[in-house]
Amino acid sequence: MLDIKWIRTNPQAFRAAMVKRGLASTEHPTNRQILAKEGNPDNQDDKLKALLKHSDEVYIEKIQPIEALDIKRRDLISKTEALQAERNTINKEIARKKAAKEPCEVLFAGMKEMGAKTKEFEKALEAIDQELTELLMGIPNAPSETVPVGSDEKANVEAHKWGTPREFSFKVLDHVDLGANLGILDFDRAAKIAGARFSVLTGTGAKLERALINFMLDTHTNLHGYKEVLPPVMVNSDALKGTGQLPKFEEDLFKLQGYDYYLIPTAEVPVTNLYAREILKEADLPIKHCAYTPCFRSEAGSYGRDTRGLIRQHQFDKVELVKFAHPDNSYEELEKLLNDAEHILQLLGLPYRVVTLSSGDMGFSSAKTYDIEVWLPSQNCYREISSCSNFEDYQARRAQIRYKGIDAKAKTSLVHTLNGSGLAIGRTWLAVIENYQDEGGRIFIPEILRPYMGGLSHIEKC
RNA sequence: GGAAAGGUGGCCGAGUUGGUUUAAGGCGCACGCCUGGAAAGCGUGUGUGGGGCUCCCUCCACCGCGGGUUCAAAUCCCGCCCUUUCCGCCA
Repeated sequence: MLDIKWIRTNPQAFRAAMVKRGLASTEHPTNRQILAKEGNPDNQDDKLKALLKHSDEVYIEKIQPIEALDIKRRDLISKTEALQAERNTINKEIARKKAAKEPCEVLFAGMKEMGAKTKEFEKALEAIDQELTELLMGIPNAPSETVPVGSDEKANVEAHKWGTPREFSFKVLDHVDLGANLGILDFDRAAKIAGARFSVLTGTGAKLERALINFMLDTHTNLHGYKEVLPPVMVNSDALKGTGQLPKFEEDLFKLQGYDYYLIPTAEVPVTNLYAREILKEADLPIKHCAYTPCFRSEAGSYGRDTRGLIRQHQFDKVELVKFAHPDNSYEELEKLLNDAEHILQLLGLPYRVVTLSSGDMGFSSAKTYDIEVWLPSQNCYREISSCSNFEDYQARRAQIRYKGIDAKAKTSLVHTLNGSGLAIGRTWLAVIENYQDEGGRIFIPEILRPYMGGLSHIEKC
């Protein structure tokens, strides 16, 4: 959630941010006129940039009601508080007279009405507050200065690359075929017991999954200084509101029937909310956590996409990195977090690239996001394996995660929250399988994983 | 699932015959004095959110959450949530 005070005092910056996010419709008459002035660009990104040039005049549907409600709200607060102050004064007078055993019944007159009126105002205020919060919850985070402006993933910018995709002298198989041939990955039986978008790992396949989890956790705790947590994989709706999955994205989640419990879509939710409604010590920042959990996603709206294999599952394992940082250095912490996630792929020897997401491709709550994409020989392209974001104070405001210096006069401020996959286990599993296959369909196990695999050097048919 | 006890500021803790307590006191912490330095001691300050104003200041709300009674609720009544303990069930 964005700060209403910031919106009030920085209307230009707010409008520009919303334009970058694609909230200014290119179809609205006002915006059409602006586009006409700029020579009617036909490319989506150019349209967006044209509107951005005129962000002060651009029509943005969601902004006006927020500004109006803010004014209404503050007006009502003044009225309510004036009334309460008056009531308090008379109340003190009654108490004083009563103590002095003077008659005070005259003062009772009108008090009941004032009480009723106050209550009425309070109810109205509550309604406005709720409406305003709802509107603000529907507003995405403002993109950071360094985020490329664009309307979708085509505007993403490659930041850097690591490693060289291996040249294969034979026809590569994808992980589905490799896994089936080796007897370590079974989609048919998974469909029988659960359905589509589930998988069963067996034998060394299951062991590889476990090895990857332990290897990643050990690396992050021992080398990168993260503290491990093992949180619940079910959370309540408050937690999901805190990190921004609710109220807007309920259809992406699995909800337990008859309970206010949801299966977590990522460990980001329980781990970020660990410190909800807490005030942390400034000196303790940054707080760094890593967590292994299974993750559950309904994948509503992705029918037909990535139906083959492990890429997009209803349930998958992930090791997540979460940071609570001081606002002054949260972007340095984002770079470090990205490095920590990249380090895993380097240790595994898997080629990858890092992409800075454009303003139109970023997640709702994020201010800046890097995606790490690992090389998949079977698809002959890079595919997302990690997403590392700085949410600035957007989640912290929702979840009320704050910090304070030790000095008595120190002010309480919101922390910046960050997180990133470090990494998605299932996608790492398939990247290992595909990148390290040989002509006979065996899988070479990277040196770093062997201690976790009982010294095994290859996965062979079992 | 059943029973009991409890929930007050960073922590402890007073306040339950409703009314200058519209949150005492202590600890901790910060700053200052004292000291060769430190401890002790003394002094000052120290909850959160919001409105006005932004130099100061001032007002309002908040005693687990929500509702009710009343001129007036931390205090009385009702409902709910959470914690702890015991019983039952259970990996």
